[in-house]
Amino acid sequence: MVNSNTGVNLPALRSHNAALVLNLLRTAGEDGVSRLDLAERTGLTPQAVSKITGRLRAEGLAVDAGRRASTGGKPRTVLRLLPGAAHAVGLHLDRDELTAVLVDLSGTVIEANVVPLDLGAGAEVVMEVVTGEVAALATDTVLGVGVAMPGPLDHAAGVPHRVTRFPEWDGFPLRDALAARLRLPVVLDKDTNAAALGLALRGAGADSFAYLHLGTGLGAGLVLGGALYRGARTGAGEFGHQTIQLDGPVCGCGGRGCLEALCLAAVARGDLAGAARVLGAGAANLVSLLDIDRVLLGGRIVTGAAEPFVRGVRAVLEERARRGGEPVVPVALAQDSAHPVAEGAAQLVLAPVFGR
Amino acid sequence: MVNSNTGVNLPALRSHNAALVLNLLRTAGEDGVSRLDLAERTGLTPQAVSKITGRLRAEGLAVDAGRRASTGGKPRTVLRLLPGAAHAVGLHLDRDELTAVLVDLSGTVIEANVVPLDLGAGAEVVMEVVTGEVAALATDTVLGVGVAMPGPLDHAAGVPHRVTRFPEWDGFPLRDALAARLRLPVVLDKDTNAAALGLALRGAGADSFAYLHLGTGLGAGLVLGGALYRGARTGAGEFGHQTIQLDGPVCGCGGRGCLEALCLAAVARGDLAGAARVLGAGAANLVSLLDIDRVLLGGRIVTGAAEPFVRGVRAVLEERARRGGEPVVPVALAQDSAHPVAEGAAQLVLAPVFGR
DNA sequence: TCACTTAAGCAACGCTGTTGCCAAAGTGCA
DNA sequence: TGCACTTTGGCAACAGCGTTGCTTAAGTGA
Repeated sequence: MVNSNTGVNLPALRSHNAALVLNLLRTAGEDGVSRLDLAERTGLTPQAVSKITGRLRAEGLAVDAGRRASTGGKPRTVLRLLPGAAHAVGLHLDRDELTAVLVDLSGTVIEANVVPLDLGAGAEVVMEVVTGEVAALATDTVLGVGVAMPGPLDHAAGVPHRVTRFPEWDGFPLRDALAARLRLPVVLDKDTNAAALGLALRGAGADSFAYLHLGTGLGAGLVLGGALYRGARTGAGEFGHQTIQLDGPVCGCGGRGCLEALCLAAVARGDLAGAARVLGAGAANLVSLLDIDRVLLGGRIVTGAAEPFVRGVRAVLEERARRGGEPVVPVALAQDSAHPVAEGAAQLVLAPVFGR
Repeated sequence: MVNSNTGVNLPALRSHNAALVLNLLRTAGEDGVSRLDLAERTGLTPQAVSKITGRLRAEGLAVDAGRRASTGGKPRTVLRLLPGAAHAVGLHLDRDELTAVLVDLSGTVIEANVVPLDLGAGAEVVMEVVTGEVAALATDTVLGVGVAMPGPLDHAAGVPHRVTRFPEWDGFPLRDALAARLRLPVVLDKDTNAAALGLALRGAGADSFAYLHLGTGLGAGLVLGGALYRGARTGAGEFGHQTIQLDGPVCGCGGRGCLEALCLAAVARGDLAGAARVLGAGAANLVSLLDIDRVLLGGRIVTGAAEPFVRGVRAVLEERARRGGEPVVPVALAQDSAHPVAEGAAQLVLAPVFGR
């Protein structure tokens, strides 16, 4: 109940606690959690947990799943999330293809389809393709559709801004148009944010981390304090055009010495170690400024040559930690799922169910 | 009720809503707010607000304060915070002096004292001076003592780390030692964080902003989404050693091309415009990454030559906004109070009362 | 004067998590 | 095998939250 600007009444309290319990069930996965564990981890009384889990079982969201070994008394009954109780559709609108996935409550992919798509073909064509793909996936347990696309965009309003190379999307009310067409709730967000959310919910092993994505461009998704950080106008995570070399080479954005320009230039001339060093410097800036737990790397260029990138970025962060006498912030490759962005997009819909 | 990892019960709900109402009363200041305004802004029903304000009046935290003009019916009764109902002590432990202030609930300074202090004189001597100063200020309505000092430090544990030039503080359990001695709750935080919190509560005109402090060093306090952002290990805001010039001049920290080194070097050679340009580049990086609403500047060097700094930083941010076709993020001098850090330190104690 | 409007509290209510208690289901020793 | 003990977890009663329904207070305007 931290940092809310609105009053809270009993229904809100109830759903908050229910979401909390659901999230713990989700985290536990197949293993399940006992009621007393839930009580301890929520701070609620065992009796309150019994009531809450009773409701969740009645709604078909949770089930009993065996029992733990006894510790001298009645053994604990274990509860488990029923993943099939609800689903979400995740869409990744990329520049040249559309990925659509259906996931269940646990985040498991039930079905995935990839079709060609020209993001520049105009809203009407794109909406048509999207509608078809969603129709092919949607069941009556689908809670909504999450849509991820290249930024910048306005998450709160559900409106893309000037997508690089496809400026015609600027201002098109994509979320509302899709919601009306699909008759389902729709959530729109940046591809990097979706990927970061997916990582956070799959258990990135950190409460705060930065996901750095080096593909056609360089972007970041920030998870701070367990929640995706979007910023005041939901434009946070613009990482590629951080100045890291005052008066450096001119970048496509018009600035000079941008991280993205330097990084891609190094990649272009085959200097992966140099690219990693530049990326590492940017990562070190992030770590210092935001005091995050972890740095995760992803994107086409990184996955194509994971080892030099992970090692190069790690070296810069270790050097930084050594200087400051601070613990080293670990760097790792973002554990890949088959369609990280589309799955993260689906999590845009599921996250609120778990209070995230 | 966003982003809490603990369960919520009725007492917690009650204090949350009460804090929310208190915060609105605080924001309104002398003018006061009507019950119906409170209801609208909290989302609670008018009857709930009546009950809550009734309790606050019974506790002596709020009082009736006249009425608004009628709009065709019974005029609204206006409520006002009773600032003298509680107080807090704020301490600024600087390298060469100690500032101690007593503030009331509204943040108004009741009394302020500045005495010489050698931060390197050892914990025992410092504690002795602090105890004396707090005793001189404390009344029986004091809720606690907020302590601000140069970082880095661990806010959660209340333990300083390696304070530049005074490494002997590393690991000393300052918060607990002071709390035991003063028999009052104590909160410890970085000076830049305290200053930023003070600005946030005095109404910085923004929900998210960065306070950049250029004094003997360069630091930042981040307020994101209305709350002070401290990061995973409460070390966030390390702004001075952001790399902004790859392979640039060596900095005292051992790194190269740090913002602080470049900025201070420019100041040292009298090139304020150059310093402002460097600071602006760092600010632009912050704005892009975190999508904040506002940049506030402070610190001895900036206040000594406000105009060139504000203009220089603003120029860089305007240029950036122009390139991206985005709204310009305003830059301003942090509106100075007499003792910004000490007053902010006091707010470390008061902020929880208002749910911040 | 009187109809109307707006504000705000009293009383009853539904629902929350909590407390007190008890039954269920184990362990372990005699 | 029996019994004391431990641990789990639900039933029932309860205090207390915001909400709903309604009444009273306090204005405006014809």
